[in-house]
Amino acid sequence: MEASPAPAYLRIAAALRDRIAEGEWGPGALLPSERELSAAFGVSRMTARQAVGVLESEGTVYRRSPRGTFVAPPRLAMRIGSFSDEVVRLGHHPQAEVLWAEGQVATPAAAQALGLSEGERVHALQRLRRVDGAVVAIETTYFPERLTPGLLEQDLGGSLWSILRDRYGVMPSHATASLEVVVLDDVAAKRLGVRNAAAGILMTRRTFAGDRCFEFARDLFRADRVQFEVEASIP
Amino acid sequence: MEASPAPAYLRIAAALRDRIAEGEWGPGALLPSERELSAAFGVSRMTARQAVGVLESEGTVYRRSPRGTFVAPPRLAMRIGSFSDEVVRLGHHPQAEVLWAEGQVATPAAAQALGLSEGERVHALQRLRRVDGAVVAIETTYFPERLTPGLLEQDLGGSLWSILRDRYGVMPSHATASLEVVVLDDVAAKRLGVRNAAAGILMTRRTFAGDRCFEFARDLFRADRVQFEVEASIP
DNA sequence: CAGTGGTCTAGACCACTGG
DNA sequence: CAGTGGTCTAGACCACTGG
Repeated sequence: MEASPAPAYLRIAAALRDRIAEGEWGPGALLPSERELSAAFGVSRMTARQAVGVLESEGTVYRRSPRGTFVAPPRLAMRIGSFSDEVVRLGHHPQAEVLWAEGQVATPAAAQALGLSEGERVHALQRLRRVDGAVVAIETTYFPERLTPGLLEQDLGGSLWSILRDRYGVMPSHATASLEVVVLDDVAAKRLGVRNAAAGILMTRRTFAGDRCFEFARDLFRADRVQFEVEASIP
Repeated sequence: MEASPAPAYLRIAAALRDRIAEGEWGPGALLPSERELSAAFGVSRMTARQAVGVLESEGTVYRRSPRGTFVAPPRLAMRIGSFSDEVVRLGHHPQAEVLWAEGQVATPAAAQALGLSEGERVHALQRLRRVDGAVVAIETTYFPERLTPGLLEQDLGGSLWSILRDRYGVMPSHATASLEVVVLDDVAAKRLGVRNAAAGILMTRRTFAGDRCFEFARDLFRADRVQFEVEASIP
């Protein structure tokens, strides 16, 4: 693999990566434009663009058309649990913005996860989750209606688990989750503020109070902004 | 986001994705070449190539130069634990190929994870992990030498945990792990058989027998071949 | 209104595979 | 040796932002 010299776009990507690692450009710094890079490295703009694309796909930089390309901040090391609590633990400021909230008949996936019979209803809501003002995740959550009467009249702009605990006496005890890397469609990419077809982490999650599953959720994270700390017991 | 018509490369990607989803092309099927696609859709080859790149980055297809582009198989839903056991549970055939194995002074990261003093030694090994013959992960593992005398003389081509259990009486009880999406460098990409700068999932892992951490590992997975099933208890 | 990234063209040459 | 994906060129026009 070291036999032939690396392609130009990889050499340029490595050169830029080094300068970022060395702190020459800190988080939020503006990189030279693709046209400037193509002149500086003596390649066409398409090749300079390919180099920046490598750094973008690894989360080192992000593009903001038509403003430029910027150095990305470091990732959040989150555990499975309350988004709000985790973000606070990491010393940042969490926010939630409700996109929609409604009662609906449980979808087959939600019904199965929550142990509901066919035709039973759920409270469903979707929220944008921000950290220090920037969108990091899109969260879609389902609760059994009969466990959470009047939930949609509450203030849903904060921690849902706090409402669950304080108003309904539901004490979360554990959670199970599935994590996978997905490609973001154009709607999700736009909401998360990343380019089309960027990588996302899809967490499909169930939260339990004792034996009872009371929450089913799909959380779609920006893959370049988070990492997950998990544990497992060995059977 | 639906205001303007989608760019050509996204429309072409969607068309190809649909035909794969409908089963017209099954796992392992050969897609039309980029030159054929550019003719069929009336775009330049660079645009057809961009469309195929979207499908590649989401793991729907993989490229094998100079043979062509193929439909990818479905992902493995793995839990944190023994690679061998998990792959068998999913109905597939696991293999391990030792790349290197040696005794060494513990690196600071390994020493800290394993609770060793400065200068203490570990058995370190790196293995390629295959599923049904195809490389899925590169596993780098560290064990305290004083817990595992003679380990490197064992057959390391199978389950390490079996050796630990049978020969050293170490019974794994639980594990902690950190999961993050990384970009693969050229060496890792070549070993995993994917393109440079493709996405990988880096699992940094510690395994315990009771209170004692006996294994520290970094497992680098192909992001397009696996997803992880995890659990958490809520504090 | 200068400058950005986003998209796209119509070519080129390369190493490599497999019949 | 035909055909593939990998890389690269030297342009073009676009929507959009922010001074």
